[in-house]
Amino acid sequence: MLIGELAERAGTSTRTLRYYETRGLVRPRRSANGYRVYDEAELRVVHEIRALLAVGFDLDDIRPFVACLRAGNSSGDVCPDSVAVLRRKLAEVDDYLDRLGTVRRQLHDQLARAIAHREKTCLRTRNRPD
Amino acid sequence: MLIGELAERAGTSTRTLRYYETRGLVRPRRSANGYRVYDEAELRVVHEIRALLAVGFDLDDIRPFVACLRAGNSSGDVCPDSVAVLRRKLAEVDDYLDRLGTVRRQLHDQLARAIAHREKTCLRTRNRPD
DNA sequence: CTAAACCTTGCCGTCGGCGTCAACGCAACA
DNA sequence: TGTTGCGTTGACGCCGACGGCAAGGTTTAG
Repeated sequence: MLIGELAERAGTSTRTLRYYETRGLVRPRRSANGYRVYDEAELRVVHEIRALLAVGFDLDDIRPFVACLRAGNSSGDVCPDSVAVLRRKLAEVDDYLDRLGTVRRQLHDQLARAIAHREKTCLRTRNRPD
Repeated sequence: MLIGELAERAGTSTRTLRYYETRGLVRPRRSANGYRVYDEAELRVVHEIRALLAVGFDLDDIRPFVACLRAGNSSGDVCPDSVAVLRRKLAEVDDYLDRLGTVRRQLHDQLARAIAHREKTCLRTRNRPD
């Protein structure tokens, strides 16, 4: 399988696949003319990468999952390094959820106060002979 | 007040203040020698900017708040444009909270399954004469 | 023979909020 | 008068995951 086909089957671009390669996540063989040649397993790898990216992982975080797949596991999640990343990410998300909740409350209160203030001003304005 | 003093009183850097100026958020006078001169009100403005940045606003979002302050209001929140931004941001945060919640669930489940799988493997391994 | 449809490497552009020089001018003090 | 410590503009660097383009090589079909 050449890069164009893999890109299409994985729903991404050749540029992206070459980028993953520079980051050490995908390793194609090379044919005689220098073309990248991928086997079927790489499709799985690329899907894993895309899925984790979509969840908010960066490429460094994803590396253990790829290694886990490449080691022959049916899932990229089951290796200790992957589990460690999952734990860390879950903690990060929880943290972020907390802060975002705080921000939400701040915004909500701020909005409520601003609207209340505008109500008052509006009443004063309406009671004034304009 | 010169730029260094404002930077220190606002808890930021001169670079930052000059940047805000290029983005049209802060407008100092100039003294004869070309130095930026800020009046006291600008301290308030910079504080507003910093507070909103900390909440996750970008500089474009902040512009209405600064204009509101500059228009003589006691708070930057009370003008219609500011309220509109607050509403939009609140909606964005709610949206993000939703998605982040979904991600959290995904991560949690994924982690649970990975650990369960490791448990099984571990048992099999322990039961095998290694 | 040539065009089209692949492939290659390499390099610049993107976005935001600055940090970090460089190279210079101005002010004040010993 | 030299040093120190302000100020000025301008320009590049950063981060991350690519997009897009240039300038070439390869293969296949007509």
